[in-house]
Amino acid sequence: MSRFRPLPRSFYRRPAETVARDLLGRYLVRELDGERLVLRLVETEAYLGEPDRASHAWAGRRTPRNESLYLPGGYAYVYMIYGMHFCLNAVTGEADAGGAVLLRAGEPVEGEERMRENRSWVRIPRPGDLAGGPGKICQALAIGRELDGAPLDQPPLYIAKGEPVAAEEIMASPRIGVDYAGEAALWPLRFSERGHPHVSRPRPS
DNA sequence: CGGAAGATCCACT
DNA sequence: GTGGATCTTCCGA
Repeated sequence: MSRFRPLPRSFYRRPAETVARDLLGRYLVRELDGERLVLRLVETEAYLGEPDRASHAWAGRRTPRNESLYLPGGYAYVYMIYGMHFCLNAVTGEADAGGAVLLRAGEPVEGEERMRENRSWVRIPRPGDLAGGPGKICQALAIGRELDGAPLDQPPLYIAKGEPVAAEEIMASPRIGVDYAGEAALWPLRFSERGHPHVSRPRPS
């Protein structure tokens, strides 16, 4: 019996902000070639769907790229950004609502060697450089578009129970890289474990 | 069909 | 803190 037990899909059928906070401290598990790679999540961002200009589902936008964003909560939404990197989201709420949580940073718990191999072409001066960023998570865990739409309660990719982070230890700050989103760029929907060294840059103030 | 933008990362100063 | 890499995706004409 594994120490890592998947969260049920009902976990995700709540508002994105609620899920984003609740995902801190949980375990992101990736099974790869019979090996298990595990990150403890320390940073997330909520995207609210249609009313959120920073969301890919803003104004109900629907394209081949973001189709899985309209699945019910509990599935992965993986997309390519800047032509180079992938980002992993957990879809939240009801089907067709477009809510999601971007997984931004984690600390290695198991399989760190393999994660370093998966990012071996780059220098990793500080521990937090291994999976301290949404693109880095996908590199470390070898997550690509083939996992877009995959359920998050079973292998090869799932999020497992773990001690959630206490409310007092959660910092809320504006989301990163969404300056184009007008007023929504100021909404405090980025959540991180206070002072944790693996949180991505820029550090929340 | 072309232009422009983008939920980022990395090396360097 | 800054700038360049790099190319898919989307929207307007």
